[in-house]
This record gives sequence, C-alpha cells and structure tokens, in this order.
Amino acid sequence: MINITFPDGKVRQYEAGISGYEIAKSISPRLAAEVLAVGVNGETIDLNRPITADACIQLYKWDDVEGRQTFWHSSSHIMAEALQELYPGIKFGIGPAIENGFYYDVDFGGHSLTEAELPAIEAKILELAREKQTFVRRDVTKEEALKTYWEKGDPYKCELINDLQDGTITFYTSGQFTDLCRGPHLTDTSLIKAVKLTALAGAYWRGNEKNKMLTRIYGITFPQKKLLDEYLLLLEEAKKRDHRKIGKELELFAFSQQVGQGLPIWLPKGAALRERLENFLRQVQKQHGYQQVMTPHIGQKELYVTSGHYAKYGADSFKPICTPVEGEEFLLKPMNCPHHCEVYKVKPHSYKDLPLRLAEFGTVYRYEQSGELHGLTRVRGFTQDDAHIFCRPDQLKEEFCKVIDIVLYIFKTLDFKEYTAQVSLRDPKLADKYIGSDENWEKAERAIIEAAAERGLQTIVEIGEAAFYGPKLDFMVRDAIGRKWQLGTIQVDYNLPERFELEYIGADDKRHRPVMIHRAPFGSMERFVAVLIEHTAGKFPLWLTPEQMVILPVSEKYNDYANTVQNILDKEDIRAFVDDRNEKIGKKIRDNELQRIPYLLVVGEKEVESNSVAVRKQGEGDRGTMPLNDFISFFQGEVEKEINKN
RNA sequence: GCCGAUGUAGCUCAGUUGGCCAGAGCAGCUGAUUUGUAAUCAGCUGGUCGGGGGUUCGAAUCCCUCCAUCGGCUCCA
Repeated sequence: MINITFPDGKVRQYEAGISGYEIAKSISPRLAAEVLAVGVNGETIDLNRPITADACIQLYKWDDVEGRQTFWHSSSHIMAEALQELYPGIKFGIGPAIENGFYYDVDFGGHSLTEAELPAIEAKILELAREKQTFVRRDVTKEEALKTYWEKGDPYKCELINDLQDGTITFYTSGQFTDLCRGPHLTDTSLIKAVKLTALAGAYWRGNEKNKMLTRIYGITFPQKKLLDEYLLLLEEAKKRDHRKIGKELELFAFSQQVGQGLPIWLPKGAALRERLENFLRQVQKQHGYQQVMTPHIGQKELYVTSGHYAKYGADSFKPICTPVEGEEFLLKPMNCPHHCEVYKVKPHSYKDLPLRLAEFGTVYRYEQSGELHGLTRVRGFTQDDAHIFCRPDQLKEEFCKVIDIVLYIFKTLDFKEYTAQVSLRDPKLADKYIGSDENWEKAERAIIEAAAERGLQTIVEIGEAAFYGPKLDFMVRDAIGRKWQLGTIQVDYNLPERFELEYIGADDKRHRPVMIHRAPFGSMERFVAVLIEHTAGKFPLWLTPEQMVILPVSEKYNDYANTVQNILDKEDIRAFVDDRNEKIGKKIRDNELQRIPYLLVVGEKEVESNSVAVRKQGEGDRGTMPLNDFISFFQGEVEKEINKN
C-alpha cells in the first residue's frame, strides 16, 4: 500500500501501482470523467501510468493549466496524424501545447499549405478523435529511436533525439501516428470534441534563422463545442478592441509611409490623451521627490561606447549620424540612461544629496526589424516614461519599494485590477551575456527579491531574462478580456555607475559609488496607450478622455444656448464641444456614441427654458433632464471618484 | 530580415475566366429640411486600382521588382 496525499492535505491509502484515473474514480465517477492528467510530486503524467510510491498528487481538469496543456498536446498529435494521412511523406518538427492551443511545425517538402486546406484537416482531426484512439507510451533506447526516424528520413526528429539522454526517451503512439514525446497525454482522443486551426505561419527550425523554415500550423481544441464558440467570440471581441482599429476610428494616432514605418504620428486627440497621462505621472513623481530633466535626442557615439550599449547593440542599431565637416559621429538616443548619468556628473554629490531621482519623458529610437513592427506596441521611435534613481547602496531596497508603490498606484488608478510581477535574473551559465561583477549581480538580485517580498508582490522568477547590465522586475497586467500585457519595468544597475565613474562623497569623506535604478511604470507612452485602448475598448476614464462630453442642439435654433452651455463648462475645466451640424438629433447621437464620448447633452426648447440639459450616457442611454449646475456637480463628482480610488 | 497573405476614393469594401469612359455605402462639399435620444432627402466632388518595369491589340486583373500593411518566426537596451 502507498500513501497518496491530496492538495487539501488529506491522505488516503491505495495499492501500489494504482493509476491517477483509478484514484479519481475512487473519489467520484464524475471526477474520473473530467480529469485529464495527474500531477505526481509536481510532475504531470498520464492518467493511466502507475503510481508506485507515496506521493502528493493533484488531479488536473480542463480548468487547470496542466489539464489544458495535456489536452492540447494530445491534440497536436492528432493533428499530426491527420496531416500524415492527408499529406504522406511530410516531416515533423515539434508540436507543443501553448498558452492557447497548440501548434505543429511541419516540413511539407515542395507543397505550400494554404488556408483553404485547413477545413479538411479540421474534419480529419475530428474524425480521428472520434475513433477514440488511445495514447500508448513506450520507452525506447536512443539507438532505436534514431533508427526509427532515420528510416523515416526525418532529420528534425533525429536532431532532437541526438540531444537527448539515453534512457529518458519515450514514444507515444495514437492510431497510425507515433511521435517522439515526453508526454503526458490524454487517455484517449474521444474527449476532443471541437477544433479550430487558427493560423498558418512560417517558423524556423529551432527558432534559428539560419535553419530551414517550416510551416507552423496553429490550432486549438475543446472538450465541448460551446467552449470553442466562446473562444471564437473572445477573438472577435479582441478584434473589436484592437488599438490600431480604435486609434484610427477615434483619430488618436496614425502612421505615414512618408514619415516612415514604425514611427507613430500623434493626432490632436491622441496627443491630448497622452499629455494627460504624462501630467498624471509627472504629478505622482513630483510627490515622490523626482525632478524632471530634459536631454537631447542624439548623443555622441562615445557616450554609448562608455555605457557599453555601442558594443552590445551598435551593429543592429540605426547607423550614426555624421557632421558634414568634422565627421563626428552621433547616435539617435536608444535610451536615456547615459544622458542621465551625465546629468549626475555635472556636479559633485554628497551622500546627503542622495537619492537623486531624475525623470524624463525621453523619446528614443531603436531599429526594429520591419516584420516586427506592430501598431503602437512595437515601434521604432517611442517615448519612455523614464527615470533614473541614483542612490546609496543602503538606500537601494527602500527606493526599489517606493518605485513598486508608484507602479501599483498607477495600475489602481487606471483600473488594472489583476497583475503579476516577474523577477528576471541572469543565467549564471551564460556569463558573457552580461557585464559587471558577480558580487554586484548578487547584491542587485537580492535587493529586488527582498523588495518584492516586502511589498507582498506575487512574483515568478525567470532565469536568464535579465538585462545585460542588471536584473529587473517586470509587471504584467491582465486586461478587461483576460489578455496579459507587459507594462512597467524596474531595473537595478551597478554597472553604469561604474562605467561612468559616478561618485558621491560619503560621511566618511571618502568617494563611493552610487547604485542606479532604471524604471518606467508605463514602459513607454506608446505601448501604454495601446494597452489602455485595448483594456477600455476606447472608453477611457473621464479624467483621461480627450472629449468628456458633447452638446447636441436639437436644431440650429438652439445653437446659441449650446454655445452658452459650452462656455460655462469650459470655465469649470470640463472638456466639451458643440455638435452643431445640420443633422437630426438621432444622427448626432449615433455618431457621438460611436466616438465613445462619455456624456451626450441634448438641448432643445425645454432645456433652454429651464436652463438644463438632457443627459445621455454613452452606451447606457437617456438619463433624463437635469439643471445644468446639478449636472456639473454630478459630473465633477464622477471624475473625483475615478482619481481618488486609492 | 525570413515564411505566408494582403494593398482599389479620407474610411469600409464590390469589381466573374484580361475587354465598353473603374463601382457602392459612409465621410466631404452644395442645397432643401429645423429636426427630441443610434443613420432626413437630393445633387456634386473625389481614384494614374501601393510605386516602377514587363507580357498583350488591350492589364485593377498575368509576370518581375520595390514599398507598405497583416499573421507568425527571431530579437528586444
């Protein structure tokens, strides 16, 4: 007998060799029907594999990531089987589960797959799934594995097998398809009830552009048709919220081929929105003791040689700009920190001056490969809400905590309720990727971990994700329809102060080296506005939105009154405009609703007589008539509520 | 940069296998209408069909090339 410990801590006894499925069945038949995989001491395994020793187990269902991953991984095998039947002789790369679904990389030889062929593949997948094929796991020796794929003439699998340790290699077979795979898989395929192949793309074998490009087929499957429909609906919703679409509709920003790709043009309304965001942050930073500075958009090449960026990124950046006569070389500013280091160096510093917090909405330019550009989230010129904090080593943790506070304050004010934080550390095995001493790296990494813990942040730790000059803490938010976006970042840096020979005079009258914190709570104005658009679907909070309300005269006869109302609102600092087009009221309402103006004030004869406005809230309809003064107080109260959430 | 797709008026899109002066709706302009909670009516303007080159009697349509956009890959200070 063995002891099985459940997540709630309860322990039950079973015969050695019992499977996860049987354990589930012993609890309830319903659970047995729903369980997809089992976690044994943290490792996810097939439901039908025997458990031979005492273990802590978790039964994973569709609601668990592990359950879905197993489901999708098995689905990718079924897709491969379908492809193998439909396109004999093709060769397979890898086919993992991903966050939403799965993919398989396939070498179709001379054939180039088109979207028109996908429905037939989908149908085949469902056909195979209905056959209730079981997944059979088999241990193989390296020799046998290589032989199998050598005979099949599959170079990709052979390459994968070559990198594996003998004794750890397994095959899984379902129906006519056998794949090199570590598992786990579903017991059988009958659970797969709905499938959608979502995209076709090229992908280099093993992500290396020197390798051959394979065809990647993305798909997603579900245990119920209903879930697929919901997923497709979510994709529709995401499309509607696309910041590129809304940015165009609301005239927030645009791109021009003449100006250049990846270089956004901010239109008046977008600029107003962005400016308001900047002012908001400026004010928060002022309260936290930051000082604004301004630095040029270019800097001498030497500056970046000193900072180390030139050696690291020079080859893949915009080429230097040269002066016509002297041939001096300048670089477009790829980041603000070197400039801020020079600000620091303008005068000697005492330990009493620190921390020194220098902030700048600094516009930077980075060469991104053309295929990588995307709306406002991936551009070649953008403005960071940047700041650098120069502090004494003993102040580091406290300063780091204060930056976390700012980030969380911003999330709260802008209604990002769910967020996670990622601690990115260096990969000690790849020492040449990083600059700076081990000792400093260790100090910096410790400071971040402690600060995050002190502020009670839920963090995940990623090894090897650090910047080349130091470890960092990145914030990810979840938007209104559940998608994750990376926003703010805080980074500790012992290296630039070293390179720029930054110093302060300590209480001991000796020279010391300050520590630097890089931070950008929004990440960049462009990216943040994009995320905000997708999060709010263009319905911005009142305090931010470019136009807070529109006054709609029922006919031209009431234009004068409408203008009077606008003047009164203007004196109250309320952003309103009059839609005095010669159109029917229904038309004006429709157009302004589509422009997502939060309040629509209809004025006609009744309103003129009673000095009032008929209030309509965007998306919610008529709210009735109220005296203008009452509406103003009401509106100001609403704005107040938004800002004082904290 | 690479793979694949796309590019027709300011916007959203039609344009059959190459064949009459390239179309619609919205937007814009002009006029009529003076309107009460999601599209009033009429007229007009607007396109060298992404740029360039080629095939052809004839190209938005076929071919080449460049550019941009979209979906991925890779990278991200």
